[in-house]
Amino acid sequence: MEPRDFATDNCSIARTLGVVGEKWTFLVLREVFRGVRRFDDIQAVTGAPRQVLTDRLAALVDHAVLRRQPYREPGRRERHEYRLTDKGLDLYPVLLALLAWGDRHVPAPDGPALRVEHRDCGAEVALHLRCAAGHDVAAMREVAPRPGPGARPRSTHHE
Amino acid sequence: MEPRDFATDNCSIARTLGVVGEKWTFLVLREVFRGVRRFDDIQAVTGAPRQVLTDRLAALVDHAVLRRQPYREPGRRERHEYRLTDKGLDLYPVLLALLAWGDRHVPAPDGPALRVEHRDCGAEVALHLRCAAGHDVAAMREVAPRPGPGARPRSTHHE
DNA sequence: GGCGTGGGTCTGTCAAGCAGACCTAGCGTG
DNA sequence: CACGCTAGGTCTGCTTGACAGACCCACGCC
Repeated sequence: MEPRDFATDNCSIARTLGVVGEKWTFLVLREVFRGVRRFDDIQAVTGAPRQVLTDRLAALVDHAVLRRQPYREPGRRERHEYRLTDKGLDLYPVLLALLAWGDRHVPAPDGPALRVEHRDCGAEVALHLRCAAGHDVAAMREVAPRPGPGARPRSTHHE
Repeated sequence: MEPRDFATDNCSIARTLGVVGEKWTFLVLREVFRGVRRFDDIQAVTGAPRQVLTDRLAALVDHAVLRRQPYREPGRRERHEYRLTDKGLDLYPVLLALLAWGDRHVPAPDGPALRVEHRDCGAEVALHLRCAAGHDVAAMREVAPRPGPGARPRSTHHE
């Protein structure tokens, strides 16, 4: 079996995990989405070891999920902060999905620490499945996985 | 700062990652969702080291995401396979979110390997944001995070 | 010139990942 | 009965990564 660079195997999930699959990455992203953008703040709030944080941030910048944005507060030296790119912003559904699952299946004793609201009406926002024809998809039963154009056969099967 | 067991901190995302945040976990789940349920098959198809797979499966069973189901094919010894519990099935949106992001932002050269279709109409299924009042939420701009009942103050802020 | 600050790097330890060999219960075969 | 095959693991030893804690250093301020 070839080296199987788990990040580039023929599967979008695996490739995604190659970008955001490391242990602290999601926690870092969670903070950046919250507006925490500076190294020391992220470090303090996630508790990630500095070295690891350095690595993760560098990797995320490398993958264009974050970009380093120089800024300077008046009377201060130039600094930089980490901001989401469009590619990074598109990870929001992943975070929301993780959040929703956690709220539901590993709830905190005193209730969720975070509500995600619709800005206009204040109602809670959640993820839903819908097909391109506009039908709501209520249960997993209603969806079917099909091989796409890039599908390659896989040897192991049992059915 | 206390030990900060990253899995139990006051954040549903962190707690979720405590369950499914390990490197191979999502790949294992991907296979189980595809219907690959037996140790050796999962091992062959993900390429995960056996030891790691043993650990991950045990952890997932421990967290009630999977359950070990005994079965026996006629003339064969009793075996068991790994099946999703309801808790595990609820992870589907997470997988879909990862898949969608990968398809979009780290595409395979020859197109996605997997299409997820609505069983009835064949149209592609995707995740959408919607608020409890029924409004579609098109952009992240339209959502606002608010502290929930379990929110605890955090020291670090910059705004 | 000394100090505080942000954003790191260096070092040593210890846990985890990994490949590859080995093990074992039970069944069908001869 | 002895034999070998198979699923689902264990065991071993090496390499990699996580981690804590100390150190660093450029800059702007006083």
